[in-house]
Amino acid sequence: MAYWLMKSEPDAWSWDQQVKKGAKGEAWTGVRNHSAKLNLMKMKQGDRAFFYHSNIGKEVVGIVEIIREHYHDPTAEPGTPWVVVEVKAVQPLPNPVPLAAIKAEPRLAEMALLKQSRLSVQPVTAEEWKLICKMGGL
DNA sequence: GCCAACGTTGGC
DNA sequence: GCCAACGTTGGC
Repeated sequence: MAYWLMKSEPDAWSWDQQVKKGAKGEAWTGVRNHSAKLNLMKMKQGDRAFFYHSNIGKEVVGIVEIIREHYHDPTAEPGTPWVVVEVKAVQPLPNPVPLAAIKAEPRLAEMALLKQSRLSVQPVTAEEWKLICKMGGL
């Protein structure tokens, strides 16, 4: 199983909204960057991803699971290369992990979140995953 | 194919 | 509100 991190501005799509969708989940729409798209296309059913609130909060708030692999983004024009996956909320982090805490942890210095701050869908290593879960109280 | 101009993201 | 990083566009 692979691990990922997906960013959303809570004004546009928040963790609470994701939780309300329950087991049905929701399509992750709106990715318009090729690097992020390639990551979406690598995702397999059953992979897990951190749900990160950008701009407001700036923290990892929960864990989602990929429940449907990539298909064409219905919010994009036909013929464009943009894709979505569907994700469902698995569980919140008891203590959301803020960006400042990630920056303060030397073992997380190589995260794409810090190195490529604008990439909205990014891979996370198993080590980074475990550490952030622990920091979040899981 | 290069590069300046411009737009967007996202932290501060 | 500002600005750095970075992706995209368009002229040459």
